[in-house]
Amino acid sequence: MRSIFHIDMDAFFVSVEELYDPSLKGKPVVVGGRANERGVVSAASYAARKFGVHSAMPLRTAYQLCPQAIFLEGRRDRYHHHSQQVRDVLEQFSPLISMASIDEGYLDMTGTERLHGPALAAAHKLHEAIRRATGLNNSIGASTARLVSKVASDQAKPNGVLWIPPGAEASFLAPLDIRKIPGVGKTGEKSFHSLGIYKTGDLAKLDERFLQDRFGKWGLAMAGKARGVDAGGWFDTDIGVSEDPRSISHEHTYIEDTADAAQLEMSLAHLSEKVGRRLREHGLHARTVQIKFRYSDFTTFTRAHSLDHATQLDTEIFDTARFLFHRNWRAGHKIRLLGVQCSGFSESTGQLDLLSGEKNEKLRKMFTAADTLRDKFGDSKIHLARTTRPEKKKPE
DNA sequence: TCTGGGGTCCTAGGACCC
DNA sequence: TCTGGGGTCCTAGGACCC
Repeated sequence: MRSIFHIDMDAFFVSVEELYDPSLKGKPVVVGGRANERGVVSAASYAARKFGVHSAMPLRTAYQLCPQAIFLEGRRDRYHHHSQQVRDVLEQFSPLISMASIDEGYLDMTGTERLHGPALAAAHKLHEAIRRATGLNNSIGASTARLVSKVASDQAKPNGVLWIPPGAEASFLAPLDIRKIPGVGKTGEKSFHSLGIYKTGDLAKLDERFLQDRFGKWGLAMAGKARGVDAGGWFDTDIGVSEDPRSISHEHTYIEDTADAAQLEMSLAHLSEKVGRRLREHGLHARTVQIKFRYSDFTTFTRAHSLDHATQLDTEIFDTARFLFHRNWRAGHKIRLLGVQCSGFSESTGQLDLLSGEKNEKLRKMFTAADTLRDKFGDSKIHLARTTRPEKKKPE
C-alpha cells in the first residue's frame, strides 16, 4: 500500500516575512505589491483573510477591503531560501520528493514504517520537524494517493495534520464541493453546476462515458479524481523525478499603458535577454519563440514563430520577437502587457554547418560573459546594444 | 473587483506528407 | 472530374495552478 504525504506551507510568503519582522505577527499582511499598484495578492495573512482578502485578488481591491493592512512587495530570494530549508527537512524523511511549487511538495513515504512509524505518527513527526527547522507553520495530508493527500492538507489548514486511512478516500472526498478538486476551476465548476453537480460525490456517481463525451479527456480525469484515484493509477511512481521545463517565459505589465514603439522594443529586448539567460542556465536551446501582448481593453494575443534551428541567443530571440510584434501590433494602440516565451527545447542548436556553429559559439560565450557581469553589477546595467537600432529585419 | 508572473496541459484547425 | 485516411507539425487560445 502506498503512503503519500502532501506538505503545504501556511500563508508561506507572509509567514516568511514574519520571520524577518516578528512585529507583523497577527496583523493583516498582504504580499504582492503596494496597495495602489497594478498587481494581485500573492499571499494574505489569516488576519487579512478575515476581511475577505485572498490570493489572486487585485491589490486595489484588497486595499478597499482592508485599508489598514500592511502591503509588502515580497522577496523571492527569501522565499526560495526557506523553501530549500523545507526541502532539506523532507529529505530526512524520504528520498522520493517532488516539490510541486515553492511552498508545497509530495513525499512518498511507502515502506518507511520501521523508521518513522505509521503514517499518522510520521506525519506529526514531519510537521514538528518542519516547524523546528524553519519556524514556519505547515499542513500535511496523508493517504494512499497524491490527489487525496493534497485535498487533505488543504482541509487540515491551518497548521494541522490529516490522515485518510486506506479505503476511506472516496468517502472523505464525497461531501466536499467539486471546486476542492484540483483541476476544477471557475469554468469547470460552472459547467458542473449546470448539470446539477455540486459535491464531489455527485461527480463520482456519474457515468464515465457521459463525462468523456461531454468534456473529453478532462471530464474523464475529473471522474477519476472524484473517486480518489491518481491520474497514473494507484501505483504511479513519478514522485522524485524532476524534468526539464517545457517553456521559459518572462512578461511585464506596464505601470501605465504605452504605444511608444521605442519603449515597447526596449521591453522586448529586456524580456528576450531574461529568457536567453535562463535558457543558458538550463543548457537548453529553443526552436519556438512566442510573444504575448495585451491591449488596454485586456484583449490578449499570442503569436509564435518556429526557427529552422534551436537557439539560446538573446539576439535571435529578440529579432524574432520584434518581427512578430511589428507584424501583429495595431500600431498606435496602447499596450498593457508584453511577454516573450521560448519552447520546443533541445540540447543543441541542431545546426550542421560549421560557420554558423562557430559564430554561435562566439555569441554564446559573449552572452554568458554578460550573464556573469549582470551577476556582479545587477541586471539593469548590461543590455543588448541593438535595442534602439532603427531598421527591421525579418528573421531567417 | 479593473484584473501579476511563471508555468502546465488540452483542443482544434490547417498544412503537409504518404 | 469534388474527393480517403492517418500521422505529425505548427499555431492560437483557453483552463487551471501556485
